[in-house]
Amino acid sequence: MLKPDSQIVIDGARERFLDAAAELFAEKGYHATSIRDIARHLGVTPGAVYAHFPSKSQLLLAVYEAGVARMSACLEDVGDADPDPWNRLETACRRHLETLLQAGGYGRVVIRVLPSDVEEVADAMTRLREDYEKRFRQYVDALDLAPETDRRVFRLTILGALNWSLVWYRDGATSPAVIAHQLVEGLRTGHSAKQGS
Amino acid sequence: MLKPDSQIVIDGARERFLDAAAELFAEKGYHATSIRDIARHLGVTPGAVYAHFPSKSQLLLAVYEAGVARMSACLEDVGDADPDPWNRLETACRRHLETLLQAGGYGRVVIRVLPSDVEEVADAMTRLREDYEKRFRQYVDALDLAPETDRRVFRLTILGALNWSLVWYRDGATSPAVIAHQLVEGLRTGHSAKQGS
Amino acid sequence: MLKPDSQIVIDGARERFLDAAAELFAEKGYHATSIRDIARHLGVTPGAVYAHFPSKSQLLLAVYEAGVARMSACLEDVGDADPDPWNRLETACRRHLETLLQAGGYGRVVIRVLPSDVEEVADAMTRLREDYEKRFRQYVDALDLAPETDRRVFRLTILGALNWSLVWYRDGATSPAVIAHQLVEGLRTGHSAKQGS
Amino acid sequence: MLKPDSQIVIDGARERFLDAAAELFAEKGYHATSIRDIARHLGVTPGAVYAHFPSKSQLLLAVYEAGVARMSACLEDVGDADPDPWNRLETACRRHLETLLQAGGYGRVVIRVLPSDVEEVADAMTRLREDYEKRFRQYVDALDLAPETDRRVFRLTILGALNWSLVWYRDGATSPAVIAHQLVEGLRTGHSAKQGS
DNA sequence: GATGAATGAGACTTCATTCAT
DNA sequence: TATGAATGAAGTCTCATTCAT
Repeated sequence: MLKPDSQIVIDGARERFLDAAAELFAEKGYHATSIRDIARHLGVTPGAVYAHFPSKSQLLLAVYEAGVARMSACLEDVGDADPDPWNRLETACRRHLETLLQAGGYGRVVIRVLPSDVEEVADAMTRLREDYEKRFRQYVDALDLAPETDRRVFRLTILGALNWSLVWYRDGATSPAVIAHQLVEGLRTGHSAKQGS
Repeated sequence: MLKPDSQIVIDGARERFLDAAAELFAEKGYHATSIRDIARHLGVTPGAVYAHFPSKSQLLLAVYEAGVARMSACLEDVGDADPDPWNRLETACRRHLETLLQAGGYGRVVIRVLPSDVEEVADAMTRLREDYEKRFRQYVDALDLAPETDRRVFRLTILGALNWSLVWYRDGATSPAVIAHQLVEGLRTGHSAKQGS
Repeated sequence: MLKPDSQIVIDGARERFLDAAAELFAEKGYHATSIRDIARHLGVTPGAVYAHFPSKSQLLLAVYEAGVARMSACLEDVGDADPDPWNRLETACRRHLETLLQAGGYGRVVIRVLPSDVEEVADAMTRLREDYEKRFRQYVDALDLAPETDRRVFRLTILGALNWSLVWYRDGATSPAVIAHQLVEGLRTGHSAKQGS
Repeated sequence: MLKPDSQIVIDGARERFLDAAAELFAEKGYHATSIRDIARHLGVTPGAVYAHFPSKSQLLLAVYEAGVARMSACLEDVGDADPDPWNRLETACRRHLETLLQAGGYGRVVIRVLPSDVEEVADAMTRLREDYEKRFRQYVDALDLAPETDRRVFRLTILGALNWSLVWYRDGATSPAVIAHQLVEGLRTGHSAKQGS
């Protein structure tokens, strides 16, 4: 009872390292970010990192885990909101985008850093990634799609369309909500100009 | 008649370096690929690279240029084939995918390596990227879209859907033609199961 | 009382690097001295140098600063000793020579390494050099010279005569005191054999 | 009899390499000048140098020899001009300065590059240097100096005063003639303001 | 926890030099 | 004579990591 929320607060210092690493890995990628960069960002010595993480790759993995956790959490109560599966997909897409592009870098790391970038933890990363995709998948599976649609390709193209925003998205222009709406609405009914209009 | 194709082969050595660099940059990314890796791949010394390229970043730029050239070339005669703009877009998407995923890595480098990865040549890379996107854009602009569709977002989500294949595409499963067809056809008429079917 | 001279020793490691660099830069020049040479001299790895200095040129600059400081310090109380300005110049010249040729290399570096040798820190080096020359200059300015004497040329030829000793001076033959005396006495009254002798 | 002046003209190409090397060695020093620099200066390939010189150090030696030859030649007919030995010394000093500072770098190389800079040809360089100093020495030996003057130190301080001009001399300010005159006249009769003036 | 100093490996790059052409 | 391509050694510097303090 003394430290009831120790699992949440845990360790302020560790969090600070995670935050800094998330930001830099997201910004520059794994290989272009050095332990020194991260330490400098916090005004500490590179050695300080090793008081909390045994290696650079494990630090990445920790960031990655936190990132996937946030992505997963953002899909938590999507299902309850609306009975229409297309609407639920749209909400999922919007949340995915919002979390992905959110300040802090946790989301971006999950998309930007590929498992193959870091052999030592590649398997763990792949597993985490798949966990998330499975969660996302249910929103696609719930759709009543035309029978000729390959659901796997459908899902991957949606995720691609969303994730690629990492490359071009800049704050202020088009909001995640608008993007998600146009994407999903388009996929549902098509974009071609309606006849007679 | 002695050297009938000397104009094509020209400078075989430089090409070999480009090919090796393209493959490795595509596979592992810019920062995770060392000059040593590239040299070893060709059975030469790291110094040999510098007989052809003044620096690693310039080598990347050369690969990038060749990559963009290939991507651009693949769109060359798309317009002539079909009067229907949606069909032309589908062809463009298929060609984009095919070239992107083609063996050799030139296409993959263009998508995988971001301008911000390599400050020294970031501007040149961005310009090349934009050149290509401009070329792709005409196929979107030619469409008769519903008025509420944001053409920029529309274009970027398509490119994202295509480019993201880099992450998940594996030979043998679904062909670029199928992917392109499903994507474009879906965007045209929607994926939702037709009423009454 | 525990660490009475901690203010003097401060950072013994840095000093050791400076000493080694001073000796080698003085002996072989800047470009012919490698970081490896310096490290080997101390029995450490080249990388260890970079724990104390951010680059070879900054290491040189630090040595140069220490060298100029020593040269400047050696002129500190020249003025008090003797009211005769020629005598003061002689003392200054002797001290200049002594410090220049002193074991350790700090003085020699200041003369041997030219600002133009190291573009990155050339300006700082030039400024330091001029600081010292200004200090030396007062001993020339105090002289009652024949009006036709160009004081600038006078000063520079003296410094040249002194500095060039770097090239030919070997311990044991002629002492700095003797050299300084002959130089200054000659410049005062001339070397030609006195008539009637 | 076929090539009567082959020893003079010899080989236009060789000369061009010497000229370029002289200029660059004089400007940047031996170690900071690469074979590439020299080749680039002439618009040729590094390999081309090796058609004329077996190594960088031999190229330096050739430049050095040419430099010493010019320095020696400039003293050739000094003795004939004037019966007064102080005047002859002044002429020698002026010629020394003029040749040293002359465009082209041959003179400057002789002073700037030290034998110890290039072990492989250090002995040859030292011998050449001594040859020249011997030649210069006669103008000092011919003087009627005060008996207490150490002639060696006297000579070396003069040479130092002259050679150091390499560091500070800039065209247009004070001419070699003026410098030589002030230096030698000062050494003869002294610089102190004459009594009664 | 964190630092300061160091390591050993490896990064990119340049160098003098060679040699077939 | 000169080139183009390459080598092997060495250059400066950065990296992840360790460890006594």
